[in-house]
Amino acid sequence: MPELPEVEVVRRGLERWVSGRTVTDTEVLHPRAVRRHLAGAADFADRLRGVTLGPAYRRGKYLWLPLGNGTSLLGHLGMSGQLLVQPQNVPDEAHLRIRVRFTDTAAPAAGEAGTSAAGEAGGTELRFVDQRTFGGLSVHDCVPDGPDAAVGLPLPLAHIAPDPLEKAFDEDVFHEALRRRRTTIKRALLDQSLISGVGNIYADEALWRSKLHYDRPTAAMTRPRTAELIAHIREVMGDALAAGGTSFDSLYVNVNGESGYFDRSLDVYGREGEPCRRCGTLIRRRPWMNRSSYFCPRCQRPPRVS
DNA sequence: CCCCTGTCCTGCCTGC
DNA sequence: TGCAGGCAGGACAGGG
Repeated sequence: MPELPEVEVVRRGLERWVSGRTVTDTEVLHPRAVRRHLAGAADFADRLRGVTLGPAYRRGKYLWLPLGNGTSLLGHLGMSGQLLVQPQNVPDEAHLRIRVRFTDTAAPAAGEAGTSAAGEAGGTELRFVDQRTFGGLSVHDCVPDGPDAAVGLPLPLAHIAPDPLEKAFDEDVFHEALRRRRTTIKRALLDQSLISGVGNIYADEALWRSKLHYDRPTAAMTRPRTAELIAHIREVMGDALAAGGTSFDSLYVNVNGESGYFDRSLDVYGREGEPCRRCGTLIRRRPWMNRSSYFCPRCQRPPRVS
């Protein structure tokens, strides 16, 4: 599943291969992939026809491209989504859900399939592929004013907090919001209105690095503890980005950033029964919110009242 | 208003 | 061999 660093790789790929191109037509092959576009698949295609896509932006795991008319194209990869830039003659993927064609995507001359592309990205189309259809694309009005308006932030993202890699992320604001909540630290890390872009895996990784148990009450967080936790989240994300951030570089590669490297750099997630890399104690797994939490029982002491 | 649970979806893996 | 069931996960609707 794409974590924030992989989504950032996708953003870079979109910016390089898709931004600046003008849409001719859009094909929705599975209605669920546009379910967040409430007006339906036909309207979705109508709103994209003829527009030129702006720069690619990201907040947390959301991606968007302004359309220059007060609306933006919004995307989320969900659990299994990919955005691919493919030559037209490549056969459809098994789980192709949406296809976007561009004005520079020349149809191959009859009987002459596979001719060379006119421009660098010419001859390619954008494909949204998603096995489990948790992700999707949609078009929305942008927020009307403020700094978010300048980047065409889609209205549905107005309540999403900045992610820790953004300049706009304010550690003091986050800490105060954390202290106001009556909940536990891992729940808070997964709450998109407090901090975005942290999924189950990176939450466990950052908590392990910070020696914090997932069930610690947020009310017990001190300013230095919060600072340390944020620093560790940035580290985990930064390491992954450094490792996988170059895989978008070649054309025709999927911009999804799947590199396989990401999994290997994990310290606790998925390591039940294996020794903690700090103290050697065996890592444990606990069922948690219909998911799992991995932790070191020695480095990450549970709170007194759980 | 705040917090928490259930739900969406499909392929892979395990165990009977 | 085949099938049932568990698991994975982000985001959000709706319940308490």
